[in-house]
Parts: sequence; structure tokens; C-alpha cells
Amino acid sequence: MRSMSAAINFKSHLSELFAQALREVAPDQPDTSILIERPKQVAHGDYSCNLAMQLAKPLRKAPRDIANALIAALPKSAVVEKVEIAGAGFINVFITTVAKQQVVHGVLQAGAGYGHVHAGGGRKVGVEFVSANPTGPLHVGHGRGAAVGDCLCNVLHAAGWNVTREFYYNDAGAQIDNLTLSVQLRCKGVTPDDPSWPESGYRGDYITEVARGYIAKETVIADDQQVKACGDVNDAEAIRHFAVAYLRREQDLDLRAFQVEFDVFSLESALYTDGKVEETVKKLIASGHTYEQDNALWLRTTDFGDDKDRVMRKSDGGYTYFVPDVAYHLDKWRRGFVRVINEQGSDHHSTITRVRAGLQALNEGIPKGWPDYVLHQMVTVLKNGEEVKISKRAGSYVTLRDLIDEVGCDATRYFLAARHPDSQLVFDIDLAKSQSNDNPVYYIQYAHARVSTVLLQWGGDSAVLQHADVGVLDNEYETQLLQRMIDFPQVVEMAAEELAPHLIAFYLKELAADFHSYYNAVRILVDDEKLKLARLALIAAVAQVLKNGLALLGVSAPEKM
RNA sequence: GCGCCCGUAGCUCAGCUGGAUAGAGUACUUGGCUACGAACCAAGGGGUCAGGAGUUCGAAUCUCUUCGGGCGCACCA
Repeated sequence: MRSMSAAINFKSHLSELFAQALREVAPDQPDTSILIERPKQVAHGDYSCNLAMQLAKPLRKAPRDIANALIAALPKSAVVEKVEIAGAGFINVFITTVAKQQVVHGVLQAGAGYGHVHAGGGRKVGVEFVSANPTGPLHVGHGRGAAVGDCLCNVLHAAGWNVTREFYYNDAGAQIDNLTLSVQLRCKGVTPDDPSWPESGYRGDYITEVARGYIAKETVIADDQQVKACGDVNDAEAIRHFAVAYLRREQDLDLRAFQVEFDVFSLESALYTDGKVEETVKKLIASGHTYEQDNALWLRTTDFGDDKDRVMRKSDGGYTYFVPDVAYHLDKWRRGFVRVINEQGSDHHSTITRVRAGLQALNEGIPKGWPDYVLHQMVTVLKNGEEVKISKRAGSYVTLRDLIDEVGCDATRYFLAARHPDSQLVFDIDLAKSQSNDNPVYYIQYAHARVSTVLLQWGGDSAVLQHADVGVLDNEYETQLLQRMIDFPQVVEMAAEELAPHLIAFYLKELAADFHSYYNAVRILVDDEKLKLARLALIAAVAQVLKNGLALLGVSAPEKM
């Protein structure tokens, strides 16, 4: 199977051939990068190489002459049909249909494993995402983080990385104090419209429910902890404990409804109780990068590229949030993550320099650009044509669960993950609801369901399709589908490399489009038995790739809709 | 004011780390179900890639700059 899929990787195969030709034609230019790309137009072949144009300057020769020399020096390959020179000096390579047809067997044999590559080499990568503080239900922004982060994890796993999904939350500090106070006031019957309600208090209705649960002495289970409310309105510590557990449980339910699961939950409070914060502070002081000023302890983060120094210990004796943050990342490093990716909203981007600076100051041999970050831009929510401002404190809110209930899990996930994280996203709830049939996710799922129906009508044993003679698959629709499936592993590899899960969504849309065109133009269940089996094998392979790709997005692949 | 991200068809968005005539979806105009699902397909019009300058065989992509939008700039997280 491995040798099969390696043989189907025409891109790397051609890359090797051109590398050999390069050594012969231009031995003095060994560092020239060999780029093999897929031309947009079929007339330009299946793959093209711009090596000749790159060499034109150093060799001081015409690109077309170099191209001729390269082609002459190109080792023979059974999969290459012909090689042409075009345009300014492109070398266009055409692959034999026979070689492309092998992808059908490759897909059917590999099954759910088709699209997996070993770029990651089994190395450990930790991906932290969502990481919402337990001060309210998850909103659309968290949803984007969840969709992008989870999809990224799936993609990295498929690319051969050993992935750990991690959720970090702050269960101490000022925001939690606000939460505790808000719940306590609600317990005492004070409402947000009361003049005594604090400015920084949380006003959402969910606070009332937490208070009700506390008074009713409910028991909640969250993160393997069981917390029973004592009901004492004056016991702030008990309220805090209960409120955090209650909201964590709510978030867990949101995440479950969104089909997202985490391997590890990390608590900020644990970093204190385990002594990791103290240890980090000591190490930073020992490093010589700290100083006392205005009754506070500062870290000279400007030594590491920050634009100003940062306070570590406030004059009231407490640490700023960034100290446990550094301690947390030191802990990640020690847990053996050669790579860590933090998926966050771009409103937190200022922490990047700070955390990296803190880690550099520790002098623990942590690489300079560690950890990596994927920042998604803000989500704007439109409802009734108007923007809904998301504010926990004001209580105006579009929760992730509302969205899932109204739009559906599959469509919500697709919508939030199918765009480049860098671009701002407008989530029009009415549009997503009323025109849900126009959502591309249904287009892709429909292709999958159509294949299922055809296979059902055929009624044969799909195991025999693995041995179908695919040599008859040679019309333009079929070769297009073959090539598209051949591309899939490289799309996965690219998505993992670029940390760009949206590439999967766009690939699937194209594969589905190729299939729908084929389906409309060519009949699958023809009388010719050999041709029928070949076509069935082809569409079964297409369905498998669709399913694998949808799985990366965390979207279902229904057999009927 | 400083830093990061963005600006591509009326609208929503791609554009494979510099390649060939800039692409999808949607909307609009047409055509296609007496053969496997019409949640589909086929065809058509629609562009100063925000503006300008530079780098080179070649720029939506890289650099500089102007304009416009978002987000940061705490002894909050």
C-alpha cells in the first residue's frame, strides 16, 4: 500500500526526475529549488516545472534552450506520457492515463487512510484552542476557534503528527471574582438593572440559572470533578467553586454538541498549587531579566523584542496573567511537544511576543519562534440584517449552541472552518437558516449521498470493486476525477504545513463539482459489465475521498439526505 | 500615534509561498428530469486584484507609500 501511494505521488516523483536532470544540465546550480505545480489549464499538462526559467539568468542562456537540455537529461519514467515546452519556457509533463487509473485501487485499498501522509513523522504537537474562561457559555467566536482548531488537529493527525488537543482555562483572577460576585448578587435577589449592580458584573440570564442551581444545592460534574453547592449565599468561595464548575459543564455540553473533544484540560489554578508559577518566577529572577520598580516586579521583555517591559508581580502582590501563561508553556515544553500551536482570536495577539519573550528569558533552550500561533479574525453576527454585538457583560449574546440548533452542526462547522482564519467572517444567521440548501456543505454531502444511492441500486458486493479493471476509465470526466483524487494527499500535506484547514473545504467543493458534472454527463450503471464495474469503482473511490475529507472537517458524510 | 491582520466580480470567498488568458459560489439571463437523487448539470454577461511607485523574464502574490476596515497597545484575561 505504501509503495502504491508513493508511486501515485507524481509530484515528488517528477521532482526527483528534475533534480537528476538539474545535476546534469547545471551542476553548478545545485541549490535551485525544484517547483512542480499543477497548471490551471489541461492543455498545459498535468504537472509543470519552471526550472528552465529559473536557470536562465545564472546560466545566461535562453530558457527554451535550457528546457530542451533538461528534457534530454530527464530520466525515463513509465508514468510520463510526454513532455512539452510551452510559453516562456515552462516544461509541461503529461502523465499516462494508465498510471492515473491506479489511484482508484489506491483509494479503495487505503480506505479511511487515504490522504494520510507521514510529513509529521509521529512527532508530538500540542494544539491549544477554544480556551474560553468559565464565565459564560461559548459564543460564535469560540465556535470559530473550535472549528478551526479541531479541523487543524485532524489535518495534522492525517499528516502524521501525534496530536494532543488541549483546553486551558482561567479559574482564578479578576474575571472569576466578577463572576462570583455576579452570582452572589443574583442569589440575593439583586438584578442587573438595580443601581447597586457593579459596572464589571455579568448581566446575562445564565447567571440567574447558576444562582438558582446554587441555591437549590445542585451537584455538577465537570472535568472529572464533582461539585455540590452548599447553598450558603455568604460563602463566596463555595459560590466561585460552583459557578466555575457549572459553566465548565455548560461549555462541555456546547463542545459536545459541536463534536469537539479535548484530550487535556489545564487549569490556571493548578499552576499555582503545583508550584509551577513560583518556579517560573524564580527562574526568571535568576535569569537577570527582572527588576523592581514602583513596588512591582517587572520582566525586561524588551530584551526579547517586546515594545515595553511587562509587570510580573503587581504591587498588591498578585501575579499578572502572563506569569502563569509562561509557566504553562514551560510545562508544555517539558511535556515533550516539539511543536505547540495556539489557536486564538486575534484580539489576543499581543500575548504572542510576551509569552515568547518570557520563554526565552527562562534560558531553557526553547526555540525562538516557539510556540506557533494561528489567530482567527473576529466573527460578526448578523441577525435580522443587524449586527449583534457580542458582550458577556451586557448579556447580548449569540451562543454557539443557539447557532448549532438553528443552523445545524455540520453547516456551522463548515461555515466557520471553510474560510482562511485571517479573514473576517460575517455569519448571517438568517441567510444560513433560510438558504441552508445553498450552503456548500450540502453540495459536498449530496455528492456522497448520490454515490451511495448508485451503489445501492447496483446492489453488488463493493468488495469486488477493488479488483475492477479500471483500464477503461479514460473519458475527460474520468481523468479529471482521477487527477483530483491524486491531489488529495498533497492538499492534506499543504493544509498541515500552512496550518490552513480551509484548504480541505475548497478541495472538497472541487471534487464534488467534478463528480456532479460526471454524474450528469455519464451513466454509471451501463449494460457493459466491465465498464460498469470500473465506473462503480471510480465513484466508490470518490465517495471515500469525500468521506475522508469531510471527516477532517468534522462533518458527516450521509448516505442519504 | 505605534504594532498585527485584511482590502480580488453586485454579494460571500479561493488563488497552491513569483508563473501561462485572475477563478468558484451566489445573484441575473437561457437551456436540461419517459436512464443511476434537479439539494444537480450546461451556457452567457459581469474585474483599474483599493490607489500609486519599485524589485524582474513575469506581481493579486515580495518591498515602500497613500487611502479604507478590523483588532490590539493595563500593575484585566
